[in-house]
This record gives sequence, structure tokens and C-alpha cells, in this order.
Amino acid sequence: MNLFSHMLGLVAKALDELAAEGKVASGLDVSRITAEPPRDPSHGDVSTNAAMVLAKPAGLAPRALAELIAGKLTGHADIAAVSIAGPGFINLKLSDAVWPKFLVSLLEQGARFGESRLGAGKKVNVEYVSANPTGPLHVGHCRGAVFGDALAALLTATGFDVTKEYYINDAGAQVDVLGRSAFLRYREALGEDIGEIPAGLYPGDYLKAVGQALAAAHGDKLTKLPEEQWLPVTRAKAIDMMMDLIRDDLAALNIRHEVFFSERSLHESGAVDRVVSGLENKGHIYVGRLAPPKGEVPEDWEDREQTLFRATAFGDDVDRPLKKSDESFTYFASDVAYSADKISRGFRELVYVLGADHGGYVKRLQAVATALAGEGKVDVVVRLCQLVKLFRNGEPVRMSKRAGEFVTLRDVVDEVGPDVVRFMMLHRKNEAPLDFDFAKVTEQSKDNPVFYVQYAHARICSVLRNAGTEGFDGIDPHTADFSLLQDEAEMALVRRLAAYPRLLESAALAHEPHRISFYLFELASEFHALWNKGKEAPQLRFILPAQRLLTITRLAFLTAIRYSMANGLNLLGLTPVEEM
RNA sequence: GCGCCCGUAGCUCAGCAGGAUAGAGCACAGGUUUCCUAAACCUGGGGUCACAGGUUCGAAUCCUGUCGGGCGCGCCA
Repeated sequence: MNLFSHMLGLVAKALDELAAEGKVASGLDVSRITAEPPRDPSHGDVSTNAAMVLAKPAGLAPRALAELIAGKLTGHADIAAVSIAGPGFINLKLSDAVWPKFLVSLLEQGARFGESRLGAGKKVNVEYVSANPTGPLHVGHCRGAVFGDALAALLTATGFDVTKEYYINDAGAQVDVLGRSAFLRYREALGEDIGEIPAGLYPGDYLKAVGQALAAAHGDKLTKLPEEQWLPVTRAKAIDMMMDLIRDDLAALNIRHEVFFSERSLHESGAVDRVVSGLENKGHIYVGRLAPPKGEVPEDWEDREQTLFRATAFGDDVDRPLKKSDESFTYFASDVAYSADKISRGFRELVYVLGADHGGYVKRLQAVATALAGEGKVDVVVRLCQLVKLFRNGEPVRMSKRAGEFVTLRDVVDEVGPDVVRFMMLHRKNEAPLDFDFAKVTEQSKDNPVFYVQYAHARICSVLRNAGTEGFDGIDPHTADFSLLQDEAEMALVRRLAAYPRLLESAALAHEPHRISFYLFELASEFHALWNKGKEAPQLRFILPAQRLLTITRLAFLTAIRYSMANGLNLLGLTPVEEM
């Protein structure tokens, strides 16, 4: 039950009735109307801007229209009072019966509380991580990985039909380098002294296992072949094993993609050829010259003709090359084919989670989707994640790529645990830089938001356990009398719970899972406050053996809070802690 | 030169779908425990929402411009 969309519905109904009576125009655009909790609780439970938004199209003064709408709402069973305030806000005070009904429905929904059909089954593809299969994931991949995963879960919970996808960049020069690096490790595994890894090859120890596997499978056969024959073998094996490594790393963070899509397969199936000639037939491709970028001109710039996609016709800043000077396709060409494949699979929205250094991709991805599917057919949503700065006790953690000293995703997860990583990665807006201090995130204090939220959940579980030993066993929400919840701290929590479904919807529409993390922090804060209030005022304690009905009610209330908290944590991919 | 992101309290950041008097944590000062986890809570000061215009009944939020910071700009993926 979403109280706010319920109230929005009543407002819309009131407008329909007024239109039927000829008091306002019919067919007004109601899309900009909101029903939301007012910032100041003294204004009531729900506030709507309907009169202000519709005043002009209705040809009425805001307050006059507000009077008309208010007249229709007055007397409804769920509404205790209607008032008009300020420039034309309509403030609703809900009747006493609404909150108990809400809490009962929350408890009935349980683990599904907060879910909605907002997305109406729209097919959404969320592509995230998509790191090159040339080694283990490093810490820089953490944020996009967690963000994409939480976003996918959020969209799923709000009624979108989501596919979680990973694009494997297994074509091109970088995986050739990988294949050569693996070949070297293969010779090493056969007993050869390979000395220093030459510059230009991947030095990481993680390729030793690939070399050993190749040696076990092929003996010294490959050494007798020319490169064009052994490279496909070592490359394929290395990619395979690197992808296993990456899948393991992701699993350690509780991330599981549904589709792993191979770039190479697009070339081998001819999909790239097909999509390029398709664009050619539509006239979106031409041969021409690009102007060098202004400002710093690259030293090796060489003016030349190339095959270009007319991206500027679809809002991009420059046209994008499809073929390299050796006539092979560019990475961008396979990207086009990949977009086409996603579109052909029926996705109406393509979400890309990328690093902030990929900001330049946004327009070209949108341009491609428009050129392939037509204007407005497919939404392209690109979410950029800023860098994570690692600290240890306030000191920056230095990483040297040259020396191969980089902190892997696995290092971080092994040290602090997946829940801490996930929560912290989501406790900032994605486009804001994020500081991650190993010491702070494992601290057991309120300075550490992960702990603070988990502690609140554990405290609730603790009360429920204690209640069992006090003779309060099963909790039937229908025997609780929620009208007994009268304290302001209790009501604040009830209102906070009621905001959860709306929060999920707005977070989903904005593609901003971090809002859930902040919501959980606030919910925890209000719970801790209520808990401590019980120290000063024993009447507010949860377990009062002498007052059976009140205790049952409060236990049911706690269970409701617990659902909201657990559901939010689960959505972010954390396991709610029952005991600390 | 062009494009994208960011600019909110001393610090780190929220600000929900344009709403009413802009919030939280840290830091600083003080207080709370015979009692469900004090691993917590309460009280207090602190703001030209970078700046200037515009749209609107209403702007931290949308648009334009300026300043400041980050990222990117053909034949890498």
C-alpha cells in the first residue's frame, strides 16, 4: 500500500468529478501533480500541489481551485481534515484509521513491502562492470559493479523486467596481448626461463595458472607453431580463465550477471557487417575526414579519409569512425552491433554503468540507439560513477600501475566483507567522488553508517528474541491495536515507513540507488532515538509484560520496521544482521 | 577550442517528482546508563545553496552566461 499514490488517486478522482460537473476543464494534464509528505509535519500527513499546477490550465486562481478540490476530498473516510495553505497547497490530515490499516498491509506484504508495478514490465537492460578480461577486477571496478547491481535490483523491485548484462571485450588488440602474455607463461610452465616479462605484456602472476593449464592440455605442441596458430588457442584459454576469475570476484560481492555477451561473437557471426550495411542503406554512413581536436593536436595526427557514422545527425558532437586504417572494424563498430542486438532482443531501455572517464560516450550511445531504433523508441540511460579514493587510517593508499601494485576488488572484499563494500559504495551519489577508508568502514560506531544501520536491525531482532522469552510468541498483526501508537517518535517512524514505497519509485525513476542507503540511515536513526526514549520514559519501552495488548502492538510495529529495513538492505545486496 | 560532471555549514555530504522556515554526520561545548545491546541517545551554535540573469504562483533543483575543480575529445578497448 502506497499511501501517497492512494491520495494522488483521490485527487485525480476529485478532478474528474469537478470536470463532470463542468466546474473545471476536462482532460487536464495531471502528470505534474504530486502527493508527498510535507517537510513540516504540522502541515499534515500528505500535501498536494494540484491546485497550483492546474490553476492556469483550469483558468482559476490557485486557491479557488484548491477550495473546489478540497470540497471533494472532505468527508472521505481516509481523510480527517483538509486545509489550504500558502499559495495553494492542499494539506491532508489522514484519519486515525489509515495508519493502522497501513501497518497491517505492510505486515501482510512482509518481504515484498515497497515493491510496485511502476515499471509495468518494461524491458530494461542494465550493463555494468564489462571490464576487459585481461586480469582480475581492481578496486576501481567496485563502485560500478555495486551500483549497477543495486540499480538492477531497484528496477526489478519497481516492476521493470530487468536483464543484468556483462559485455566481454574479447576482440581486439588487448586480448591479443593477453594471449601472448599467456603464451609466455606457458613456456615458463614448460620449464623455460622467461626472465623479466617484456614491456607491453601483462606481468601479473595470475597468468601463471593459464600457462600451466595450457601446458597440461597441449604439452609443448604450441611452441612448434607460428604465432597465428597458437595465439587463438592461448588467447581463448586466457579469456576463459580470466572470465572465471572475474565471475568469482563478482560472486564474492554477491553479484551475478544473467548474460555475458561476447564482443568477438559479433564479429564472427557477421553481426557487425550486417549492422554497418544496414546503417549504410539508411544513409547514416559516409566516407570523409575528421578535423583534429582543437587545442592540443595529437603529435601523430594524420589527416585521412575514413568510414564514418553520421552521429552528429543524432545529437553527437562528432561523427564516429567505424573502420581503422587497416580496414578492420573499430571498437565503436562492434558497439553499434551490440546496441542493435540489445534492441532486437526487445529492450526498451538500455542502461550503461560506466566510469566517469567515459563521459564522452553518452552522446554516441544515444545517437546509435536513435539511428538504429528510431527517435524515442529506446531510452538510453548512462550512469557515470566517479572514482573511489582509498585510505587507510586517513592516509591515501598509493597504487602504482607500472609496478603492478594495484589493490584488487578481491583484496577489499576479503578485508572488510561484501556488505561493507556494497553499502559504502552506495552511500554517495554515483557522480560524486567517494572516499573509502579501511579503518572507518569497519569501525563499530555510529560514525560508520553500515554498522549503524545493521545495529538498528540487530537491536530489533534482539527485542523480538527477548519478547519470546517473556511469553510473547507468535505475532498476529490482526490482534495488534496500532491506534495505541501515540508517541511522536512512534508516529515519526510510521510516517517514515509509509514513505518507503514512494522512495523506491522515485529512486528507480532517477536511477539513484543511493537514496535507499540514505533512507536506511534515517530510519535507523529514528529507531535508535525511539529506543533511547524508552530509557527516560519506561512507558515507551517495547516489552511491557503487564500490558499485553500494547506489547503485542509494539512488537508488530517493530516487525514492520524490521521489514522495511531488511527489504532495503536486501535490495542493496546486504544481509541484514540479526545479532552483533 | 568543444562536450559532459561537480560547486550547499569549518570538514564530508544529503536535499526525494520545481514546493512552504535548506538538513544530517564529523568537529566543538554540555548532558543521559540500577532499565529491551550506551556499539546508542539528547541539547546547542554555525549558510549570500560559487556568481549574475531568466522561466514559474514558487528555484539549491529547470534554462542561459561567467568563475572555479574533475573527466573526455580519430586509426585503444
